[in-house]
Amino acid sequence: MKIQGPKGTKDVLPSESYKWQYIEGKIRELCSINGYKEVRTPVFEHTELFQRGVGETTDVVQKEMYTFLDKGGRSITLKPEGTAPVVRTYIENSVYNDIQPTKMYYITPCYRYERPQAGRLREFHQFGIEVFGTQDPYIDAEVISIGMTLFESLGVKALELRINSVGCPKCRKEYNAKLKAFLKPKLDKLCKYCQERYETNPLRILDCKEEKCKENLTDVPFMLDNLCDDCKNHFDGLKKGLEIIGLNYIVDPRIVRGLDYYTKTAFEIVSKDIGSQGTVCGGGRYDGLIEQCGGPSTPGVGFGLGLERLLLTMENQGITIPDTEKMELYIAAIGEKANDKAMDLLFKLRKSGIRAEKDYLNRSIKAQMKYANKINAKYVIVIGDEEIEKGIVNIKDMETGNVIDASLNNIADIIIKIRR
RNA sequence: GUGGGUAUAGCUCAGUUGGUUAGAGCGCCAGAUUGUGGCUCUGGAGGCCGUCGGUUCGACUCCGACUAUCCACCCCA
Repeated sequence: MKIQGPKGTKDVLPSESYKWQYIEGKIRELCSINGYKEVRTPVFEHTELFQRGVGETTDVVQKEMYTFLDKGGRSITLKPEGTAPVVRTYIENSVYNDIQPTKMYYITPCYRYERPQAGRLREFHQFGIEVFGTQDPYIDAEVISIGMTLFESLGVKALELRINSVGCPKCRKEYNAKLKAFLKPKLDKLCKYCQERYETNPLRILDCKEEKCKENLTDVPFMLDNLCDDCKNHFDGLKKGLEIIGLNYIVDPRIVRGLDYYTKTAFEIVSKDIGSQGTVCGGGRYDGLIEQCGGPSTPGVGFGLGLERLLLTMENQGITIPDTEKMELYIAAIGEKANDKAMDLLFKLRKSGIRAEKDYLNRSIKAQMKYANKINAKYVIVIGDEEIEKGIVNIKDMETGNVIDASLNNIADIIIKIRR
């Protein structure tokens, strides 16, 4: 019987891991420039953290968590998102006593028990950033810019930045009442899901894709038009911040985030190139979350960005990722004596920092050349009795076919020199 | 959790109204005057036709169940 990987998981094979490394490198570089430091938290947490942090009413907590009892009888959950664990570590380690704001990022696997589809896996990887300790709307703009800049630096095009404000507990309560009053007489004309949403989360009715729902919502009141002064000023500040740094945005009053903790800013970066799960990056502000998790009242803002979705978008846009691990030198050997010499040379060259490879399958010279070509080796040297005797080899440039002479004990210097 | 599609070689897929030796392209391996790659040509390896059961003289082909996978919904990265 053949053992397969669990449903909704995906292997990253050696032939494509360079893509991940490339993207992760870009992320680390970008975060460094912007003053964000990496935080690493466990893959699993006490279930209670997500129940409190993400929200008991959310789908993520109600039906999508990988939860189990460990051998000590504790309820453990594989992290379904990145924010709550970072909040936990911020509180647990009293990071709020350090100089503020705290700017952090993470690259982590996340787990959600769902039916897989295009751009959705049970184990997926998220790049996220969080800023704790400031309410300044300009930091919201900075957070958003990091997502946008990452896409830009990877050559991803045709993304839309959509922003909204979901208000604060104060104005949202009033708005919810207003919304429900508006919807009540139309309730039987809405789709069955929206009729459920009316009770569970009326905000979500706003972004339903059903035509009959859209028709009935033409003059629906939006949260955005019912913000309190504080929230309204904050949203204006965000827009101004985005304009100063030159980021185009679309105000989309229908954006609603599915996690309970969001306040004020909510945004999505959406791709049209990956099927129906178009949100590549989503996030916003969560000013009540840290306090709710047992910390001091501290504002926060951040986003999560799906690396599989990012990769999907790049693939569908035909973006090629450079492979920086190409072999520099292949040493072909003819005969047993030459094979020993090649082994000796190989390890000396590697010590000099040259990416080098030799044959380990006792193949013919022709097969060795083919192999060198296949692995994209930049240079090849062939060692046989003659070369050992004279102490001279040809360094062949596999792209041009040109050869240059080199003394056997001089190869490293020459490669380093022509490497440029 | 709900709905639909698909399951044949490592990969992408053909396979005639059910008929006996299951094919192609790519990839892999080897060779084309024995020490030099890419292009071309030749040959080779590699399939319990997803699993189990049913119909039939006979099933890769028809039917059923199961499993896996893909897409969509709910929701989200």
